[in-house]
Amino acid sequence: MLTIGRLAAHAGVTVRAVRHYHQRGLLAEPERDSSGYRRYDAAAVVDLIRIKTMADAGVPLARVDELLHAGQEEFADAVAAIDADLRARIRDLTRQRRRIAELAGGERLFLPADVVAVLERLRALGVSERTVRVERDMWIMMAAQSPELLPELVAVKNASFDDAELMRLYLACDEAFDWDPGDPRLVRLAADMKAWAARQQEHEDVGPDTRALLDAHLTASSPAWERLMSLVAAP
Amino acid sequence: MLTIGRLAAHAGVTVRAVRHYHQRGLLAEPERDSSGYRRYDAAAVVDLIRIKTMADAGVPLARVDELLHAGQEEFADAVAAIDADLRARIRDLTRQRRRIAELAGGERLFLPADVVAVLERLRALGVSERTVRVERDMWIMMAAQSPELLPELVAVKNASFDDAELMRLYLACDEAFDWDPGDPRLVRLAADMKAWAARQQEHEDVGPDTRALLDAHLTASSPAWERLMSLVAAP
DNA sequence: GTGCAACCCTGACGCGGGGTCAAGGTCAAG
DNA sequence: CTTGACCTTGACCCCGCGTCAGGGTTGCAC
Repeated sequence: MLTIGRLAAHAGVTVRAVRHYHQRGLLAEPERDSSGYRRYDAAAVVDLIRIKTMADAGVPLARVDELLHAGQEEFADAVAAIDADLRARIRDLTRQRRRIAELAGGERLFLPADVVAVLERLRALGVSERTVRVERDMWIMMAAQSPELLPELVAVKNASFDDAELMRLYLACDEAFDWDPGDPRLVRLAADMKAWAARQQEHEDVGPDTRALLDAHLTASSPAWERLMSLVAAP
Repeated sequence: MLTIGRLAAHAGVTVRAVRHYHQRGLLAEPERDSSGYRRYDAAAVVDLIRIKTMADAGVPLARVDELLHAGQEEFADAVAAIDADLRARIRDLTRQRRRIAELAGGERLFLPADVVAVLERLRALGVSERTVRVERDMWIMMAAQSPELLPELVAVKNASFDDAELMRLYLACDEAFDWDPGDPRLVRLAADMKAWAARQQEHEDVGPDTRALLDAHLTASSPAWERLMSLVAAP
């Protein structure tokens, strides 16, 4: 007769696991001796080994019992299902590995390389780090909301670097970041921006939802910018 | 200003997840409006997307915060550690897939093919299914306790099929299974077994622990066998 | 006899990443 | 005024055990 510890040792599992299997109904509760200890016979070792073998093979405990008493065909079906599940989990983990590799390569910016390049061009232009961060945040939002549009947006942005007037406006906005919202220079800047916008043909890339989000972010970044946005939006 | 639902939608996560991130301290709790609703700004969207990106890449939530504020080097180290963990988990799952494939191939016997073949030989010899099952259980125990000895044990067993006297004894034991323990034929059988054993050289293959377990199993299978064992063990 | 280590018992919490009620308060539209 | 879609907190659930906590038992040495 075996105690639970010796049973567990024979099967290569922990005592806690044996009790867990009892609780799940996988392994029958044996007789108790006078002091309440469980007493096992050799057949229990075999039962336990079979359970352990299943568990080690990735069979969910909930299905172990069913499988132990299944016929050939059900058994094969169940095994196929479990294997499919294991494959799916491996696939998920593999995807995660790809993602984390991208993260590591993305220089902690959580952005694809071409967007990082855009931000570099802005820095090279003389834009302040503060504004670059706001721009980065907007790219993060755009990437999350319309990843399929991202390449196009990057292309448009890169093309915009050749628009000297736009670049002048961009740098002016950068400087305007911490002006007083009542500063009269904002009115002129807004007028210049409206004039520039009037010469552009419309290309509504991101959805209105995303647009609102981006605007909200700009607005919240600086009181001067908030004023600027309202001036530009006014008729 | 965004409600929690709209924030979650913008980042592509569930409302429950956002609240969970608050609870874990990953995402700062925002202001509440007059009725207690959380009110988010666009910056929260960026924060949330960064968290989600990490989580999707398999970063444990407990390390997300640390990583968001880590420097280049720590970041790289942490990413390497996480990737190693992902690889380990993939390896474990792959091992499970191999194991379950073996299970499926093993005809639900949880035993390697050569042992299955031994059992087949016994059946062919005319041994009852009942006894084959006892034998199978003993192989399961031996396989679990000393897997490294298994090939040798199988070889010895296969060789034993050529020992005509042993086979006669084996079949006699099979028949004796449900004799009355007081049956006088058991005494003769035990004597024959002792005589056979005396002619054999010792080869103590499995450990004494396993030996005791196997004996216990035989003893528990049939009262007649229990008697037989005690007769053989007696001086 | 007594001390001590090594067992055994039940019960309960913890992990990770949230899902899923429950029981109510709030808001916008018709 | 109602309806349905939101929001709030709180609590339990999943899986496969690990790990206490707070006891009782056994066996061996002194």
